[in-house]
Amino acid sequence: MTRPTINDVARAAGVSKGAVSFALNDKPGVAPETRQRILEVARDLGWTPSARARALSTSQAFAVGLVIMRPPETLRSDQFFISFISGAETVLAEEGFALLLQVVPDHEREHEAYRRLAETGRVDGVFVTDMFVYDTRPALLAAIGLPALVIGPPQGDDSRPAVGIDDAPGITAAVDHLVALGHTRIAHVAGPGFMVHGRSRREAWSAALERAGLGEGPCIEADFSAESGAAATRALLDLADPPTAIVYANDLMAMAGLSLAVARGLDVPGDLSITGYDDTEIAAHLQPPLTTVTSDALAWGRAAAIRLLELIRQQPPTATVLPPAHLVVRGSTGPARTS
Amino acid sequence: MTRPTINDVARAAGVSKGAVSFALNDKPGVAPETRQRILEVARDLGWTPSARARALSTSQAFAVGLVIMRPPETLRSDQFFISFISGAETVLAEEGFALLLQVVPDHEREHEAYRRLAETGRVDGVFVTDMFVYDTRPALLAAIGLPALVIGPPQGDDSRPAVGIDDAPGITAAVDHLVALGHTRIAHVAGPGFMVHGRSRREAWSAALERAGLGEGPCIEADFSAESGAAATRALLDLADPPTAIVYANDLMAMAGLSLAVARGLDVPGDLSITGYDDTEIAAHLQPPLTTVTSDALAWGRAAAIRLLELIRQQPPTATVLPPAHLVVRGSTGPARTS
DNA sequence: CATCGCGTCTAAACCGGTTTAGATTCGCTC
DNA sequence: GAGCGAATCTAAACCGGTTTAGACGCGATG
Repeated sequence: MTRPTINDVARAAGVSKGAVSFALNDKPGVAPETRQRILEVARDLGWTPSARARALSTSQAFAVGLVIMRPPETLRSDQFFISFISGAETVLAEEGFALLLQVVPDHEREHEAYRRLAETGRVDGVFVTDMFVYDTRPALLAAIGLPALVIGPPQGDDSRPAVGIDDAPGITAAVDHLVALGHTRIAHVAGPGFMVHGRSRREAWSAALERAGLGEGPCIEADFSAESGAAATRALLDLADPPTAIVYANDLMAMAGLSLAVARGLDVPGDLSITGYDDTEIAAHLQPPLTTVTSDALAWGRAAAIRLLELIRQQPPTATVLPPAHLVVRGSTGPARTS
Repeated sequence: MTRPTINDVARAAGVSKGAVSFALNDKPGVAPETRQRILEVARDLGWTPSARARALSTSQAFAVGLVIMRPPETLRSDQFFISFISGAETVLAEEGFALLLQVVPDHEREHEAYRRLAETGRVDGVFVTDMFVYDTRPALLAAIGLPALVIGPPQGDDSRPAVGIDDAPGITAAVDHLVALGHTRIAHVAGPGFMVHGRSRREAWSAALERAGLGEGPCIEADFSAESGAAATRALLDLADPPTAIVYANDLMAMAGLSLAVARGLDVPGDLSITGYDDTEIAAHLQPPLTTVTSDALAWGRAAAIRLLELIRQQPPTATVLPPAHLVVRGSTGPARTS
């Protein structure tokens, strides 16, 4: 009842262990017909090489790690992760790699998690996600010597391996769209300034306003949570000169903002236009449907997995083109009221 | 620069490999002071036993698997998974177990995934989630001989290991709440009938109506997606005698239904009361805030991990009490209009 | 004093693969 | 027909732990 080992196959095929290993891995040194016979015997016996043994002898884990921090909701949407993982999986599975997932409550545990993954040799490389502007993880991982791939747009100032879809074009498109609709007071509800995708979205919003000749608009920094999105919206609407449009850094905050606006008797988009970011499943089914920015998380996951494997194998990067994030215009944005 | 091995520790401490192993694992046969010295040396050298070597020699993987299928949206909410995993992780990490995640597109790949996890010896056990009413996975896993724990309420008819929070009380509470508010036409937008958590919620709804002496109400089977929730709601509202309250099998469908009702000019809860299931983060921030059912996914994950480890170690189950799912009453439910 | 039993520790086998060094066979060349 | 190189295959080392069998020292016991 116990699974067959390479020894069983070797014995049954009348060859040595080594020969079986060679045959399996398409290595030279085995006659074609012998190889054929070995593979047949292996199939008949239902033999699959043990990942454990292979891991030990090759000093590789054939696995990569993904550690996601789950404290306050200051991170990417759950949907993003599931899609991203799904995409990464397609590549990893094909290459015989497994994905090891850890969810940790805070930064300290996150470091510890990375360290343990490396020390115990469970993974050959890791994804690093939800980057902070000053993030200590890349340095830690470099010190440990664990190949790491940053999930997110490459940062200008350093050359850490990164695969990401730039946030800017999506936000820029949203602002341009609102400008074209005649809005002049376009606010932003930002993610935390210490997070890369919080900051980059804010900068894109700011730059787009500048280009449109509108100067700086009101911006409130929130933390990507629904709660904070509602609070920020409340503050914006309470301004003496409230905005006619709000660009949110994610869908969750936008949805909370939309609900708050409606609760206050505002018409969306009549009185207030709203845009989100992420294109979560519910976005299209809200009332009004949410104008938002979508990016292909599946393709992103695939590209990231490919790059991480290259990193692990010390291969040169293959050029990958990820479809840029783009705006999906729905009902939550409309012409500015000509007051 | 290469990590120290047990041999390095043994040499540095002036003992044999075996002694180091004994000392590390608190096994008898090592004098207290020797043990002390060995552990000190190990700490000084920064040695952590290799999970790979340990896995091979003990014939254990020290890892468990979770395969989630991601075809149409007929499954649990993403938030549920992240919370569940987070809870499971706390237990697993403590016991030195890793979590291996696979996301597969269809049923066939799912079987294949389980089979490969087992064949390559990557995991010692797996979680089985999003159970179908007639599910082939438990049989497959039993045949493979891989310990498996079903995530969901134990099914009456068999005794497969399962850890779950019963859906019924939450749905029952929702119906009772609506009945108390004077509703008599209470509809249900169900999940797929072939899924356990689709069916059980429907049955709970049906039974609660029965108990209230209201007879069978209108029910439309959907697939947990926003799209299907909206369609089902449309069909219900188009009935000659439309319901005054709708119990949805999850939040996503409820949110889509809520939006659709609002779009048709209905007042919620004035004209229509709505309840969801899951208590997703946005639920509390909708307009009106969604009355829904919440269950502690974190505790569920912890309990499931504990039970799976017991299963793997062939230990008897410890009694676990999970907090039952309970209703969170918010603004989307109100008194029935006395027409 | 021989013997027993116990506590401590070592040497070596083992897990199941990969990989290297070397043996054997064969065809080919000179 | 000796010598050579290439192709094929085997034996054994190796990865880094765990675990078993047994060696050794020592106090207690008969």
